[in-house]
Amino acid sequence: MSTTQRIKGFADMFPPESDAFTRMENTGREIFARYGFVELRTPILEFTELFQRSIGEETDVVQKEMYTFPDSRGRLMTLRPEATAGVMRAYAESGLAGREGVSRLFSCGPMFRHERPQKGRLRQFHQINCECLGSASPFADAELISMLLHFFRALRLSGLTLNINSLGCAVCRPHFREALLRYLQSLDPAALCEDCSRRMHTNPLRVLDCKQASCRAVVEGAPRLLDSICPDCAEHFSTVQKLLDRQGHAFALDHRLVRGLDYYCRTTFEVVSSQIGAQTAVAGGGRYDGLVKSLGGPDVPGVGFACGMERLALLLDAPSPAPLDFYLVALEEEGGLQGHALAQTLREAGLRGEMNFSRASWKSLMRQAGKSGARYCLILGPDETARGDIVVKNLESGEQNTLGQDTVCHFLQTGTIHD
RNA sequence: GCGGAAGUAGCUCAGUUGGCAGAGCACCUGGUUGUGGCCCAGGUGGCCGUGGGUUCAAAUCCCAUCUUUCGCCCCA
Repeated sequence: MSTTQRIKGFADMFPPESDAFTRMENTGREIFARYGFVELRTPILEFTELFQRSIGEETDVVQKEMYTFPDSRGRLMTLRPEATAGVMRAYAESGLAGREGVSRLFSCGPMFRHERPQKGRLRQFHQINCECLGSASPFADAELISMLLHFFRALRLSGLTLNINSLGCAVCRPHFREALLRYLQSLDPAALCEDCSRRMHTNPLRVLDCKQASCRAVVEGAPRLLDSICPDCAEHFSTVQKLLDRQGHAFALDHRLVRGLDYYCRTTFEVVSSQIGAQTAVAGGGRYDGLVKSLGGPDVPGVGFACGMERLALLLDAPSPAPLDFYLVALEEEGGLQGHALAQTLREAGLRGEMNFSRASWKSLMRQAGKSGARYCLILGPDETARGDIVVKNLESGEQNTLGQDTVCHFLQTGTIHD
């Protein structure tokens, strides 16, 4: 195996995918700013302990998916598997958490999870994250979800479905968990699939999410979260739904929607697409009221989402790149000298263009010009350089004119010869 | 971590009783002394993923390995 090759699950990104990423980031920045979000950039590397404490020791992410290794002093470091923990850490550490008010934070960048790659899943992948900290109000939940849908609309995406659920809080969830466990244990042990028999003990809520037909049948008869959450949680969830309704957002209640990270409580949601392979979730998030406190910060509530950029990119139509304004064909030494200076002048005037570096034949250079997709070919041969002229050829129509070099810029900008 | 499929030219892929390495597209040159696209003619380009094995002979059969890909688990 060559050492000069990509690491498995780590991708190089060329256009159009790299263009799609730029577009997602720019669109996100613009939309989120309308809601008062500011950009936060946090480090990619954090102490392992941060993720263990925030995501949860028992989760798959922490148990088997993190890139963890010791630094030179033997402290365990981890490449972040998700963004929220780092954002919380920065929030608490900066002192923002101690101040009054609500903080709305947007961030994006690479995350790392050591999993088997497949469609829509890489070991280095990218997320756009938004976190709204400092408010326990259902208005915060609804605003965040509305903003996410706004973002998707701005990217002209369709065919997406919003699912929501409530997981209850620290008070009512344990009761539900026990009720569910009692129900599962009362069943014939063969009723559940192998995974769920195991999950029943590690994280019984995940059984609700199993895709196996047998388990789904079992789940139909199981107690439901929404029937057992406490009045405060029910009120909160009801308000979130009311707010989404008033804005005309369609959503589906999904009582099986259980997120895999321990810190979620109350509202959870995800946006799914059926067009991106087996991994259907494009974005997911929820409320995580105890998280900052569990990291040693003040008791500040929060709600946030993560949006998978690779998965989003699968849904974006490839934007056709803007064509070059000119391709300059320079012949012989003097053509190269004059052309180099002219091309620079044109670019500084805002035009986009390339020129040939090599001294090839006419035919070859004209072919280069044609392939470049430029609107105009500018030709500087011996005849033109001697007179200070330049040939301007419209590559689409084939029409061409000879102009003075000092008028080309105006022509390319306006399409007319006279000023 | 577990399972299926696949690795042959820059790209998409043909290539079985085991017998000289192929096509289309792309690229280069010419047909046209200084004019691209269409057309015509010619040309460059391959350790057939890698390492072993079987054989007179392996792209082809066997083993291992790496990579990609689609799923499972889980997540964005």
